[in-house]
This record gives sequence, C-alpha cells and structure tokens, in this order.
Amino acid sequence: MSPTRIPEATVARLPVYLRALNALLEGDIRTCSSEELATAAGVNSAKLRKDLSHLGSYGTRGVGYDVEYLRYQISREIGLTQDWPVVIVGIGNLGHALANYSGFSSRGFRTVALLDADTSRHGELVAGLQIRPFTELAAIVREHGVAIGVIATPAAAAQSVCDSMVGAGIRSILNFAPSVLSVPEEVDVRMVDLSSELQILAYHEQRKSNGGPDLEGVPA
Amino acid sequence: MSPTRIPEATVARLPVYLRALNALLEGDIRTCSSEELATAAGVNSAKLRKDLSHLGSYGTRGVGYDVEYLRYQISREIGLTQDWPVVIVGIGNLGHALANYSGFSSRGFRTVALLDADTSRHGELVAGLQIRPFTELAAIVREHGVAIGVIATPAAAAQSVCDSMVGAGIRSILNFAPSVLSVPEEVDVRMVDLSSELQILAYHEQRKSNGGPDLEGVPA
DNA sequence: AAGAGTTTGTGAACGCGAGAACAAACTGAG
DNA sequence: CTCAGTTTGTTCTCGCGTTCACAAACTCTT
Ligand SMILES: NC(=O)c1ccc[n+]([C@@H]2O[C@H](COP(=O)([O-])OP(=O)(O)OC[C@H]3O[C@@H](n4cnc5c(N)ncnc54)[C@H](O)[C@@H]3O)[C@@H](O)[C@H]2O)c1
Ligand SMILES: NC(=O)c1ccc[n+]([C@@H]2O[C@H](COP(=O)([O-])OP(=O)(O)OC[C@H]3O[C@@H](n4cnc5c(N)ncnc54)[C@H](O)[C@@H]3O)[C@@H](O)[C@H]2O)c1
Repeated sequence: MSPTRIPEATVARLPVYLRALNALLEGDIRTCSSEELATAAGVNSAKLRKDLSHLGSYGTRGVGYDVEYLRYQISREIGLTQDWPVVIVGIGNLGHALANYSGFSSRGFRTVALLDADTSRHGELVAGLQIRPFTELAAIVREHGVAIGVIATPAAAAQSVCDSMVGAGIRSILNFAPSVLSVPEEVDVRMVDLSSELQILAYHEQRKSNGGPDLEGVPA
Repeated sequence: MSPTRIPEATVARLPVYLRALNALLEGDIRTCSSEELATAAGVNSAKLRKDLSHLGSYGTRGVGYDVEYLRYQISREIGLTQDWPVVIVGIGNLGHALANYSGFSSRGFRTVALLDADTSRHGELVAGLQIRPFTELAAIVREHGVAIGVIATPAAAAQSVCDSMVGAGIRSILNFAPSVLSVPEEVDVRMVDLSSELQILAYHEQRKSNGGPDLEGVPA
C-alpha cells in the first residue's frame, strides 16, 4: 500500500494534520480543500498536498478531501489504528503530569505502567495506576508487549534507565531528561528539551531588542 | 560582534552544546577538542565546528576550545547572560510541573507569575508563588518587563490566552496546548507537542515491525 | 455535451543544511 | 629555527525539503 518511504519532515507533520482533521470533524465539516486544511494546520497548502501525496491519492480534484476518510488514512499510516502500550519511568513532577494527560490515551497510547526507583512512592496511585518498582520493567515489557518507553527521571539516571529499557526490548524512547542518550542503531530516541525551547526563544527575543531600533547599542 | 545571522538549525543546537560544556566543567575539564564536545553533544564534529564558526573564532588550532570561555560566548550569544522573566498561564497538571522545574531558573529564566482563570485556585502556592488571576497578565507583564510567556491551558483556551499575551506585549510564546496559534509577524511561537512526538515514534515502530523480517507481509 | 471554474497531484527550480576534505594556524620537540 | 603533529575554520559537494507553477481531473451550469 505504501511502497515508498515517507520523508521524515512529512512524518513529523502528519500528527498536526490529524489534529486539524479532528477539529474539522467536531465542527461537522465533512469535506475540505487543501487550502482550508493547510490553514487549520498552520502550513503552506503546497506542502500539505505534497505531504499527502506521499501516502497516496486520497483527494478528489475539483472537490478536495473527505475529512473522515483522510483522517483514517493518516491514522493508519502512522499506526494509530492499533493500540500502543507505553511505560513511563520517573514519576516526579513531570511524570505525574504525563500520567494524567488524557491526550495520550485518546490517540491509542495506553499507559500500562508507572515505574520509579524511589521505594517510598511504590503503591501510590496516579491516574488510576499504582507506581511500581523500576525492577519490574522487563516483566512488564514482556507481559504487555511494550514498544514505547518514556523517560522522566533526572538526567543523571537517564542513560541507565535507557539501557534497561533497551535491554528489556523497548525500541522507541521519548526522553524528557536533558541528557544525550546513546542507543543501538535500531532504537529510536526522540528528545523533548523544554529548556532548549526557552533558550531558542530567548535568542530571537534578544535579536528583536538589539537589532530593532538601533544597530549598535552605543550612541555617538 | 555578531554581524551575520546564525542559521536556525545552529541556534537550535547551541543549548545542547551549552549543556555539554556544563557537564565537562562539572568534571573539571578546562579544555576540549571539537571531537570531544561533539561526542558529548551527540553530533558530528564537523557540524559542531561549523556551528561554532558562526559565532566567531573562539577556538585555538592545534589545541581546542577553552570550556569556560566557549560556554560564556554561547551564553552571551543566546542571551542567557541576562535574566528573562517568564509567566506561565494554566496551572494544571503540566503547569505545576513547569513551575516546579528547576532547569528553567538555573538558566536565567525566572518565573515571575503563575496565572489561571479558575478562581478556586487563586492564592494556592506552587513552587513558592501564588496562583494569580489571569486578568492580571497585562499588569504583570508591564511591571516585570516579561517578554516570554508559556501556555499550558487546554487547547480550547490557547488562542484566546495567546491573544491576551500578545496584547500585553509578550513577543515570545512557548505553547504546550495542541493548537495552532495565529500571531502577528513579530511574535515567535514554539510549539511543544508531546502527543505528536509519540505518534512519530509509533510510525517508525510500525515500520520496524512490518518492514523488518520480510518485505511483503504475505509469503509465497 | 461542452466549456468554465476548481482543486489535486507533481515536475522543476531553489535554498539550506550536512558532511567530507583540506588549508591555515598553533604546539612542542630537536 | 625547523619540522612533525594536532586541531580549527572553511570550502565544496551533495541531498533533502520547500515552494512555485501547471497539467490532469473533477463538478456544475448552460
Ligand atoms: N518538571 C518539568 O516541568 C520538567 C521540564 C523539563 C524537563 N524536565 C526533566 O524531566 C525530568 C524529570 O523532571 P521532574 O521535575 O519530574 O523531576 P523529579 O525529581 O520530580 O522526578 C524524578 C523522578 O524520577 C525518579 N527516579 C530517579 N532515578 C530513577 C531511576 N534510576 N529509575 C527510576 N526512577 C528514578 C525519582 O524517584 C523521581 O520520582 C528531569 O530530567 C527534568 O530535567 C522536567
Ligand atoms: N499534562 C500533560 O502531561 C500534557 C502533555 C502534553 C500536552 N499537554 C497540554 O497542556 C495543556 C495543559 O494540560 P494539563 O494536563 O495541565 O491540563 P489541566 O486541565 O490540568 O490544566 C489546565 C489549566 O488551565 C486553566 N485554564 C483553562 N482555561 C484558561 C484560560 N482561559 N486562562 C487561563 N487559564 C485557563 C485551568 O483552570 C487549568 O488549571 C493542555 O492543552 C494539554 O493538551 C499536557
């Protein structure tokens, strides 16, 4: 069905399109043009069309796209038609927020376990799940067929947790700890670095202030 | 001092280099080669050198980089030598975690206010700050000279919160709500979409399972 | 049925970023 | 001082992603 590999940049935008399509459906809009969908997703319409063309020809010329049909096709392409068990390791401030986040489960991601090394937290109920010892990782992965792991521990523990995850058979990791993880070739790591995001904003903000009114900060 | 514009891809990596340099300094390493720093940052050494060359010539051929000096130069370039007041709007699960996160304040980002529309939360103490009414936004921005705002409200409220921020004079926004924000030209928005990250992992995971052993799912 | 009006899918041009490869510049030994 | 060794800064090439522009394909009116 999808013989060609989809460009990475396109893959990263598919979830955005999916969100836009869901929003349209909630407004009872059954059909949309690439222009409308692109606006809703915040991208160029040409880019959107090219992205979608990588999945196949799901639109109709002169008409547009059937919202529900396109949503299904994108979901299938990403793999959201199946259910993905997820484990979260490190149930501190961030881990709590993630465990309570409904946006994950609503998209086919099912948190099957919350793990923490701190014994004093074991048994504590978070979002309907008990916090369990980190040592149970391998058993849980095996039992539920977990493929995706989330790391929300301090940076110092991240690599070690990562190694255990890989050892247990997890092949996709979402890392919130500000730490570069080294993993085997076949394992995917995506890093979410909130501090970096703020720093990038700060860089541009500084540029706006300095480069704006006067070029040099020192007057004659 | 920095006449040429720095490529966006480079800007996005500077915070990573900064982290790596901090880690080296903690290990009392005063000097490093591009190779060492690149390994610590998880990038190619040629890329690192090219990135740094955009800031200036801060290394010494045959020797390498002075860790502390380079760290200062990158900090200055990003704008971390000054202090950035930040407001967080929407103190729910995620807002709490962000407010409690020490990684922000340690890098020159100072949370000056936590705002929420829910009156029943006002006055509640989070990370040493009282939750205040959202209506005080403009006054707080004016008083503290806030340039950076963080949105951690539900998606339905995000655009409205964003508009208020822009109206109050905020020009850089970090958005955690899964919602495309429309802003004037001069305002920067960075989106952190955790759900998208998981979906991207799922896509690759699906590929690994299907495309791995056999090319077609159906044997002869 | 034909033609005007729409909208998709794609070919082609362009620009940016990644990586290899090398010259310039520094250190240190003899 | 000279020369070998090291490491940076930069040039060059290549590939990817973005955008424009247009032909192909569809609808609807007359
Ligand atoms: N809180 C935020 O908003 C925020 C924002 C950006 C990044 N982060 C990063 O996310 C990570 C977690 O942040 P946090 O604020 O939740 O920290 P936290 O200290 O509140 O929670 C960390 C949790 O990890 C557990 N832990 C420690 N070592 C472990 C190990 N080896 N195995 C399993 N569990 C272990 C601890 O017991 C604790 O419960 C940190 O790396 C932080 O830098 C957090
Ligand atoms: N919790 C997570 O881990 C997580 C992960 C990814 C994304 N998100 C996104 O982050 C946002 C917040 O998530 P959450 O789990 O903290 O939700 P939450 O419901 O716990 O918190 C939202 C807060 O925003 C406040 N609020 C609502 N409307 C407001 C308005 N107009 N002005 C000011 N404040 C307002 C609410 O009173 C509430 O306190 C959501 O958009 C969610 O999709 C959360």
